[in-house]
Amino acid sequence: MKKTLAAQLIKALESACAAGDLPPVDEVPEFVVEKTKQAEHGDLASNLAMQLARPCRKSPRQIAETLLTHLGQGNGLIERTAIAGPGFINFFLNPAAWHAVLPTILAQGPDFGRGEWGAGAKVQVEFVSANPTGPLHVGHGRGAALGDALARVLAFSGFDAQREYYLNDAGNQMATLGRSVLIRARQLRGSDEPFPDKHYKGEYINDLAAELLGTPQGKGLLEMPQDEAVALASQWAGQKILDGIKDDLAAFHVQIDSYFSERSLVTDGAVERAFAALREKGLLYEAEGALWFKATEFGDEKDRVVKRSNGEITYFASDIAYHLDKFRRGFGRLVDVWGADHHGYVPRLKASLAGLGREPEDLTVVLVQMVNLLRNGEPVAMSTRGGEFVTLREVVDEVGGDSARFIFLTRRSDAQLDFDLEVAKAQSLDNPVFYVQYAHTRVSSILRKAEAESVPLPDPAATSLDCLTLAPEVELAKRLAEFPELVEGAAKALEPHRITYYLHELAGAFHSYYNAAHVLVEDPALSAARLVLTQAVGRVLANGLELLGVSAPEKM
RNA sequence: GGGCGAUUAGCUCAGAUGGAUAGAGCGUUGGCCUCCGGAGCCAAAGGCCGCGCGUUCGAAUCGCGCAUCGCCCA
Repeated sequence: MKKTLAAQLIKALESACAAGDLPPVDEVPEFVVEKTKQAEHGDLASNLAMQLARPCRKSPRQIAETLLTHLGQGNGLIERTAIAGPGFINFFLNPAAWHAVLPTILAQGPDFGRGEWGAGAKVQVEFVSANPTGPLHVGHGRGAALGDALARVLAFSGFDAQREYYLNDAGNQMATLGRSVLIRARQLRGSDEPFPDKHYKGEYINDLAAELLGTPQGKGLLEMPQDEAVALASQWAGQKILDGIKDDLAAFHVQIDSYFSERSLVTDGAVERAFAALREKGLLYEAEGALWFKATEFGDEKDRVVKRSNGEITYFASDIAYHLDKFRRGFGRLVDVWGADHHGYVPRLKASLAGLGREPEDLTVVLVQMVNLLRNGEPVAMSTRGGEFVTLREVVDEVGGDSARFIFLTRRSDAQLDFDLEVAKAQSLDNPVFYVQYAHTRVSSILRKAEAESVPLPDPAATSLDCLTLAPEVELAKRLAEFPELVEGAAKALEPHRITYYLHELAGAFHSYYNAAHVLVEDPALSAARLVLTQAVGRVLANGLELLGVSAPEKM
């Protein structure tokens, strides 16, 4: 609709210039056709005349008048036009113009809103990527909900989207995990050695230690040399924890396509290849016994160490190799979902990719702010240091996956999020997910009622929709028509929360309509038309919820 | 001390590419069930969009400065 009108306006401009009514313009200026905020301003409005004011050196209102004399009738879509305010061109559309979308929605079904923007390009969304040193907590849950929704939205927009989890299975943290388990194991067997600082104190470490001691391989744990015992405990516990993480993600309905091992980067030489590529471009140098990358040449504030003087490679070095590998695997575009506390890390990674010839926009890092867990408005104590934290699993078990997901997606990702367990659990209007899902069940409920009363479901293409003249009916059709461009906008901006807000508004509009008018009425023609509208609302609610990974129940 | 992000109604937050009289939910106040699910709806009150300057036909939105808060780095 917007595109049609924009094209008509450009035609009108060309025609006006050709006729000499407006001075010729070199190029059409940027302008928009957008929905109005107020009904008096019509359905859609354009600022074209105002944008032309400067190049044409005429007043916007004058230009608008000229344009309108050259504007056609828009294939009967336009009921009337008006010039308003400083020079807006307002379009009042024939209500029927909006109804045309309803049969389309029902014909396309689950594909309504699907776009071609991605053109089949491979994009990878990497998210969660928590170290396998402990269970996922709520913060990871937010990252999981966001990453999964991003992948869904991108796939719906025409990308070949894949979900990946980067497994930090090398480095100090895994060794620390191994020591933590080992020491707990010794304590279980009577050792009174103190538990050291900066180790993992959670109760789950005790459980792992006890379990390991009971396995055949762990039997001799306490008799092994220290190094061997730490390695065994680290490897075994890491695997165990990862299995748990996978279970937790599955319970949260997050399906990761691939787990990528950091350790494999070293063992198969990817890190060395990355060093070679950087060295070839003259971007590495040695100083103070360490190996450095010239990050400052690409906008980072200082050069960065990639290999320490003791020969250990840094996380940064692994990350360079990792991202190179992603590109090597054919992903033209990368999305990384990171905790916001890592934001200082973004410039150096981008610098390394720039140094290797990639464009900055090939990688987008989406930062996720922390989650404040509340219960009845009171903060729930969470301290990772003390090893006491609320796990994702506990939250999902308590409030349900749908509720958790929806709430995680009710904020822009870079804003902190208050997550109140009692609100998330509430089956009331306090809880936005119930509000939206309830709208969907209402649709289903009406359809059940129709079936029970033997009212046939209409053929959308063969149903006259002209009788849908109530204001909320036109309003609903308008909102439904916006869905495809909303999805595209969410994909381009990598902002799934736009869908959350849209669904809340659509649900509200439907609830309002439901209270204002009955769908099933005496007049069969009106009933049929309203059933088409109702089904279309249900379809778009379901499609939108699907993009968030939230179910669209028929009964609640 | 540098860097990043924030600041919008009592509270929690939306406001892409600058547009007309600033938007939701919660909370508050007052209404609506003989009726397709009241888990809902309608209405009212509530705002110096942190402050100042600039850019322009026009700024919550863009730029600069300041204040406060959060995070990262030494």
